[in-house]
Amino acid sequence: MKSTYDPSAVESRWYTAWEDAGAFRPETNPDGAPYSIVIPPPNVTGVLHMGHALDLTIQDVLIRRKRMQGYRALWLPGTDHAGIATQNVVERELAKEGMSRHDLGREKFVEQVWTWKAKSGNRITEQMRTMGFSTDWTRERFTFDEGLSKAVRKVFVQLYDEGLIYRGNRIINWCPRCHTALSEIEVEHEDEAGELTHIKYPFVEGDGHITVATTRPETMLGDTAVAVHPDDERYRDAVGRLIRLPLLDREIPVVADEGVELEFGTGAVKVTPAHDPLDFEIGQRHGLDEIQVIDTEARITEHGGRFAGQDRFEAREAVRHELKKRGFLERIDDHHHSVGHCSRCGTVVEPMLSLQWFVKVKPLTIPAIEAVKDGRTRFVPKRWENNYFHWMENLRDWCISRQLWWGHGIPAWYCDDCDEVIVAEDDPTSCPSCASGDLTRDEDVLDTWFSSQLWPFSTMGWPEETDDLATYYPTTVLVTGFDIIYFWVARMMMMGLHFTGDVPFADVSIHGLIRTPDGRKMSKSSGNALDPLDLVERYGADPLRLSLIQAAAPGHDVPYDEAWTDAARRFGNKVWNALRFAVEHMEIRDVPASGGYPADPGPEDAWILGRLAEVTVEFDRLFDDYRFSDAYGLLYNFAWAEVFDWYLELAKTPLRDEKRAAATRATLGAVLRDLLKLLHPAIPFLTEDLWSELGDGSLLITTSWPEPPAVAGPGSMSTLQDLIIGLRRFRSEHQISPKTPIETTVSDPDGLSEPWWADHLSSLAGCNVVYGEAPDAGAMSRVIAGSVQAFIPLEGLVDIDAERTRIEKAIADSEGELARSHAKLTNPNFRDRAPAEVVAGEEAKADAAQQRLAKLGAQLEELG
RNA sequence: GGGCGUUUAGCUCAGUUGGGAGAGCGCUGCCCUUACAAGGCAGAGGUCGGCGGUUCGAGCCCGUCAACGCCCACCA
Repeated sequence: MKSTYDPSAVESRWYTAWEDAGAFRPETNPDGAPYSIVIPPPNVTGVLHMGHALDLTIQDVLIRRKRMQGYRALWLPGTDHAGIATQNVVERELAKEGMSRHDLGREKFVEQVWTWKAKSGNRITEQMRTMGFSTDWTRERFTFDEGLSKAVRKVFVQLYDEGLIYRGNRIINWCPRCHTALSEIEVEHEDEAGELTHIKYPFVEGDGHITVATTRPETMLGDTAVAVHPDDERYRDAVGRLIRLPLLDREIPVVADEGVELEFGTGAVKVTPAHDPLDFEIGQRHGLDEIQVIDTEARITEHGGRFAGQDRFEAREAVRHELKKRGFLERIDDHHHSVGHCSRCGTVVEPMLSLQWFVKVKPLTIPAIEAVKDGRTRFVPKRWENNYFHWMENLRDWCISRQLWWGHGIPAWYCDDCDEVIVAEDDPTSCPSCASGDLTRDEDVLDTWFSSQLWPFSTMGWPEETDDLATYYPTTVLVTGFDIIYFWVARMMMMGLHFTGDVPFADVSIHGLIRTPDGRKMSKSSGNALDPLDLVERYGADPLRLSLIQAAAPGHDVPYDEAWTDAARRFGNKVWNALRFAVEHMEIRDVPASGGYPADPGPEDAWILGRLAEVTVEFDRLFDDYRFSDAYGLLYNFAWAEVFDWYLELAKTPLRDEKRAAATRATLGAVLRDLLKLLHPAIPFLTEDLWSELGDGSLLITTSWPEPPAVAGPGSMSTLQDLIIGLRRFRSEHQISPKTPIETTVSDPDGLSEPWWADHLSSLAGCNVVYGEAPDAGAMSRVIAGSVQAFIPLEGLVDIDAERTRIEKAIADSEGELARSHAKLTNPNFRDRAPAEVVAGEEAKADAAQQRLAKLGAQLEELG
């Protein structure tokens, strides 16, 4: 073995070996209980970012452990066709050649997208391999592949037949740049500084006017009413009168509607039914005209009179200018309000009346809410359930049609003759109503999330009743960031319950977002995004994985700092060298794949085996609660501080003693082996590589998860450790060179010590030890560990003043400790109400401090 | 306008049944000790945001205030 760990060398070796062995397939454990995860499918044209790296590492860690525990563990991979995102990418490519999709035509363009997908679609899956993710590639799916498309179509048709999908004229969010409708959640609202323009709307008859306030003066061109609240005294007499709309001179009524806020603005609102959701509702209630004054390019339509053809923002200024000129402008106030932007391209969206397809979600939300309320699906951490409920309860109908070319076509046909609408799984050939008319297929495609929401069961073969569906659905856990609870998790719940009668997953493990070290959002656009593949190159995939898993406290954002990955790399080096140590001191091939704990362990062995047992149990407990960062933090510290720093050093002595070496070799081998197993889910490449040094040529990935060894008990090890630490500190404080042996007499009235201590005190603290009472040889320093004292002659070794300072400090510490204990113990309430073991513990503490003080006092006296 | 989160060592963060404050990085001193200098040993550093309450006992539970952040909302 080389003396240093080289991640890139290690990581190039194992992925194909695992895959060739079929280790990623659940069939590797044919008799195990099912355990399943479906990957949140990344965009097919995307590249792996830090968020994926975190999300997928968590899933891989879960799957690898379950696989080792013997479960039939399925991790199903795949990608999302990502309608609007992918189309945008390809359109940008075309734009470089000075072309638009319309130059190609729909068919050619879609072909082009498929070509692009074939070219770049494997990129992210290749990157997943680099990261070591053990997904079952034989089951890889794509939201646009044949089976999933069939599922989409069946779902659409059934929902339509059930009246849960309908087509209607509604206000939708339109992106003038992407040229498509968007759903509510594809719109990002941002608070912006704007202006509230107050406009005088004069009555047709008589004097006077009503002042309305608007942030979008250009929409006045489409006004068909002014609305006031029915209880508003100010406008009591105005209701029913007619207004002459400025600039256009259209006569519009004043209506009373409860949707108007009394307090806001002037209490009177201009009503533009074709360009505002609230106005649309008011318009419906009062039978108002809906005049579209802004078109799909965000330009003023011919209904806008002299403003026709102007861009909406240009028109805003022009309208305002004209109003002012004609004396209708009252005033303009500064006003902060939120403005909707397209989440894909950032363009300000235009609310607009449009004929689109919608899902009627209310009936679907009820069982989805119920399933979380009664615990069939559980969020971790639980507080995310509140967000889920809140969103579900306030959900409005979901606009699912998109005016794009890349996506699942809507299975609807319109008869040219009789206006019949046909929605069917199989393409119809003739109109069932009139049988004569030609059929024209709806040109729109479905929102990408319409197919993603079926993912947990469509990937398993639904609507066919496949073995996979029966075995792995519902899935065990969904791992995802809180940012797509609304987009995806909630919808999967609705669809899973509606179409399979069962929840799509039992647990939802929520993690946070990766942030920069200073807590900002990592994003490509702000140029602060780290590339996980670059980090893999510089530190290794295993170190990146370990650092992410350690940093990810459940449900919290992760400010990522490369220093963590660097630390994880050094940890890998430490593990590497620990195994190298074992290789040099024993026949490593003799280590069995499990068991092999010595029947007659030495005291050092018994101690570390006891600790291993405790850590194994605790690790499993934390892990099962999805507390990965705690679990791996525990393991990291156990491995480094206890196994490497203590046990390996302690083992050196018995390894030199042929009588004791056998038990220590067995322990060393077993402990390192179990450590490799426990670490494997987080750092699979390194542990697999080291595993190949020992054992029988089997793969670690499919070996068994460790059972905690039967506890042998800690013995006197902790007292010895305290003594060694005390002696090292003594040496450090008195600046005694490590090369200078310290002659010391160990006094042990309670018989805690053992003969074998002497070797360790020699090798680990540089002390030559004799056992006995304090020697009568002048002033002595003392190092105290419980009732054990190590006496060290002052003469020639220690500066008396320094020693006095050291003792005085120790006395001060002990006195403080004693005072705190004393205060508790003299409180009668404490004795009465605290549990007996807490009181006993406090008494023991006070006792120990007292004893220690007595010894320290005696020594101070000796110093004179 | 609602809801949620955060506030703990110089920095970034852990700390889930309330019972003696932790990690990584950084810092100080010593050491190339035959697994590892990508290392070892020893150490410094915290009124756990403020105030109040519950409790024998609070970083942890309750109330309140403050700062920062996020999400949701038909703020014309």
